Amino acid sequence: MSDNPDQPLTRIQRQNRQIILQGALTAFSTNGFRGATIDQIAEAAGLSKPNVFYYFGSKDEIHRNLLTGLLDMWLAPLVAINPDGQPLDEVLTYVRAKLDMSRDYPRESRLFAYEVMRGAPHLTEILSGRLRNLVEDTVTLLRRWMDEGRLARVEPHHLIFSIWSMTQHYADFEVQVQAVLGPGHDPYAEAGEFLDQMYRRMLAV
Amino acid sequence: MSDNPDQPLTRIQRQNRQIILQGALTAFSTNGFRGATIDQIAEAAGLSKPNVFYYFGSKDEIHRNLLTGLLDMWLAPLVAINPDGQPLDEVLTYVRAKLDMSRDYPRESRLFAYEVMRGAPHLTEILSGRLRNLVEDTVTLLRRWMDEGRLARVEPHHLIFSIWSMTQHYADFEVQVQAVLGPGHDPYAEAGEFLDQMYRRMLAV
DNA sequence: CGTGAACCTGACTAAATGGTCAATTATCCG
DNA sequence: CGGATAATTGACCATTTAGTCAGGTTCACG
Repeated sequence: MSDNPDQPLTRIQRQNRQIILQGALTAFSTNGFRGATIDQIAEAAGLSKPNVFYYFGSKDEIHRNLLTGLLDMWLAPLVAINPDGQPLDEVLTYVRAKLDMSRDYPRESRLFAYEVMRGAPHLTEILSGRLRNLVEDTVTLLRRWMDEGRLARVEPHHLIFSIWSMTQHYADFEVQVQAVLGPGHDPYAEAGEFLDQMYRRMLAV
Repeated sequence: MSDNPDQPLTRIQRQNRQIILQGALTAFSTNGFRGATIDQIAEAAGLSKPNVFYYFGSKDEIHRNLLTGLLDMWLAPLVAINPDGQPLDEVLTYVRAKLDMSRDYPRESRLFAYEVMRGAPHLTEILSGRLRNLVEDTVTLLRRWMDEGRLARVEPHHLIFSIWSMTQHYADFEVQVQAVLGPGHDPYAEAGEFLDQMYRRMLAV
């Protein structure tokens, strides 16, 4: 079945593939690729193990499917930066959107984190292809804004890295954040305020 | 041997334990705890597998040993903040030191990252104990400096998180940084400049 | 309703992996 | 030197785990 070229999927196929991917997302994002087992995935999906293999040919295929399938969603906020908007607003909106994604989709954040940390074997072409181009476009835009004096000057690549690292930190290192903050804190609310303040000071002209 | 109470270690014991821990650091930091195998560790250490077990009772024990053994080194820069120094200088020095650690000890950075991401089963007590206290002390100091008007006001916990996330990003997500920057960049040199600029603007009074 | 395709599963395999142990070799020290 | 202790290892075990397969069940649709 999984070696079907591109016949349209049946209702059950669409359904079960989705269910499996959801279970796999939970498993992979909790334990990493090697740490997650097909049994876990099957369990989380409520299907038998052979049935999982009926829909996906291998553990690897599930993983690749997840990564590429979620990439668009993950990069959407970057694409959404409006070249005709107010520079500072656009950056702050991007930061906000990225932080919201960490809050609302921590599993996805961790999935990507695990993959990049282990050397991104399933993402290398994308990292140095599509992602790199996307970043390059944004860098060009940011540099233009800086040239026009509408944004304080910093190295744009590293500005982007800073946004990625700080927002995803709250999802990927949640345990640490919780442990250090202790109870009675709303990490994402506080982080939102902090990041807003921080990027305003850094980028205001 | 590994169940010896606290007899002094022989020369060979000291040596081989060290060699094993180095091999394990490489293995764990590359593939995570579940992804690393004893065979890999033995191979990297140049010892036979049973011999590895002669020095450490289990894979878990090696891992725990590594984590706790490296913790002091990892937290040293935070401890080194001088309450009597110039506030901004102290923070910038801390940032610099943390960035240098990511550059010089990327394996250690990844080891901790993997551990925290999988829920820190071997670090929970430390995270909410010693680490938390250390952070709390630093937070108090930072707040005092802010009260005295010697540092711009931001939420100190999140200031610390920002330093952790941004510096460790360059070690943990090295593949992504390299892929996005492309050749002809010195990530750590650029990051040093960027972070200096960033924290100056954020914290200058 | 009937039939062929789609869907599902119990029982299995092969390989990987954490860990053990009896037996051998190296080292230390009186 | 010689015996005791430390260090080492080949061969092994039990479990886990990715993946298979023959055969059974359910579904879509004419």
